[in-house]
Amino acid sequence: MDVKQKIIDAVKVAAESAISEGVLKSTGELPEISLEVPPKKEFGDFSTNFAMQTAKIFHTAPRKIADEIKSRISEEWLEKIEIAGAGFMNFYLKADVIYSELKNIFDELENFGQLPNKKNIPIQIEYVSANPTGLLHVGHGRGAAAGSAIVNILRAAGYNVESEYYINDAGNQMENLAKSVNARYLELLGQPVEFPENGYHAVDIIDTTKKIIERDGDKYLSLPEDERLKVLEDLAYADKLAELKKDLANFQVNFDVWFSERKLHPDKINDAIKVLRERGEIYEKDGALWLASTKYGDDKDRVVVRENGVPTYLAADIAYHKDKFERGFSQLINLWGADHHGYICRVKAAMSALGYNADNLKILLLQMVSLYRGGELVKMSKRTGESITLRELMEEVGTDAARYFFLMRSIDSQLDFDLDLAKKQSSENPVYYIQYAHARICSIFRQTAEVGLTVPDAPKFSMMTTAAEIDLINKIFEYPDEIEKAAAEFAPQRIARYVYDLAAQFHSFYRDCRILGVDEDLAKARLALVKITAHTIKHALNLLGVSAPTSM
RNA sequence: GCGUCCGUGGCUCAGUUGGAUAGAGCAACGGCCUUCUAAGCCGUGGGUCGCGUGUUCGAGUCACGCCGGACGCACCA
Repeated sequence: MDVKQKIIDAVKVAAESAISEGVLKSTGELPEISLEVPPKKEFGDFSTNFAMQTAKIFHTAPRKIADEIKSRISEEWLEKIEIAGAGFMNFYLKADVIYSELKNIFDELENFGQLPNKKNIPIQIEYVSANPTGLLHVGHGRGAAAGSAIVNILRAAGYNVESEYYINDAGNQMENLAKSVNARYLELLGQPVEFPENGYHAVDIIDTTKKIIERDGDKYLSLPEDERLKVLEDLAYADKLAELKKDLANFQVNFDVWFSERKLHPDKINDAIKVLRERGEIYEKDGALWLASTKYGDDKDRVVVRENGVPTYLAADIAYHKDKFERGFSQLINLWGADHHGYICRVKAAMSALGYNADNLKILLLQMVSLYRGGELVKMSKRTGESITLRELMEEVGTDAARYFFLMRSIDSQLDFDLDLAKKQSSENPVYYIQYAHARICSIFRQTAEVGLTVPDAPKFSMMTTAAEIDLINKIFEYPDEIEKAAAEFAPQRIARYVYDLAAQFHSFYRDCRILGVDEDLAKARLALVKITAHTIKHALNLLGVSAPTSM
């Protein structure tokens, strides 16, 4: 809010003048003034702990400092300043400030929730990046929900963000995919077959194979084994990738760039290794090439090219991240499953070895998901005997509930996902609770339209004085700040909680403040507030990738 | 053994880069529909913030050490 900055400035000016008058003697640099919304209404609209933080610098008791600052602030939009507790300064705004702030939001409602562009800093975020050898499971689902929400939040906060999916389509797993499909192909066509040792057994491989047979029949039977493997690899890969994209799109997840690992082979990998070698970061031992990653804090050095000349996964990853930096991003973010945390150190070490600032590569870890049904841990799908897929989850609980449940917890916390709760269409289910608030508002607009009541250009906001109205208004004011913090902390759960609280505030308002049947000006002011509320709920839900239904 | 994350009412979790009397939801109990969706609202009870030491005017939050849980520790990806 504008007011927030005005208060900060006023405190700063007051402190400086107290210093120049010699009343306060500074023995160090003043800290940044932080202004927060106090935990209780009685503590005013905003408060700062500035006096407590500067007690040491001024060699003065906090309450005395607060007193001196307070006596030097006289803004006509301030109702009063109170000094409380150990030295908190609580600011109380005059009522009309709230209404003019609300008017500002109302006048540019379409932009409310979109913060001004931050200069520079192009950010790239890579997430999901599951191998194209099977279906996405619930763990990928959490990553997909978190990654896409973080992208949305960063954009709302004004950052320039590009999202990317890294397709691991160049390693052993592709060979295994080909061998697995080949085995199923022969099997389905009645040929004797031995299933490959490291093959993929999941039923989706059979589905993929059946699709190939439906379209092309047995025409690949006559090919020599190695040629058939090659053909089937391409066909299976295309199918798996298409399925992946389909599931993600259904889950409200879209990527700007799909980056194939094959693009790194062999030139970009060779180039990266060449650079490392020139920088003296690579040595040869036992016929393999090693990266001296211990120099940068890794536990041990890592092989980048095997004895047989084939680069390791790490080599590709080094080339990949080098490529990202070369594309001009100044901040890279990777969202990985927590089971990959042991990998962080070596990748960062490699970036340092290449001469990049490893701090510009931020790796977020996502903790594991456990599904519960009827209070029991669900490990495997009843239908397939394999781990539960994202597709099955979407079918069972719906996209909105699945996304919200994935996002309502911090990414650092292991998630217990209650399937029964996610399916419930009642107040116990937070998703429905929030969506219901939006649907209720839409219903109000349908009702008011019937009697010809519409939102005016200049609502008389100052007519709204009850606690329920003021609380709702103040909750709306918090939204931009909440986006800023969620972006800074990569914390979608902040938005999930905020929109829940906003819905709760609206439900209370709905109970206390009728629109039909009250004074017309008041009704119109309330209708305008309700419009702002609907916009904010919908905007926040959009950030989470959850829909805002107009009726339920 | 080493590393990462977690430990907050019966259950699932928030807790604003250290701040005021630790908050929600579920579960339990008691109220509220002749008026815009009761998928809602209002109220009551329930806590040694895993344990200990330290830093600080102030610690759920920071540091160190334990205890407990999850996940990792490849010339796999």
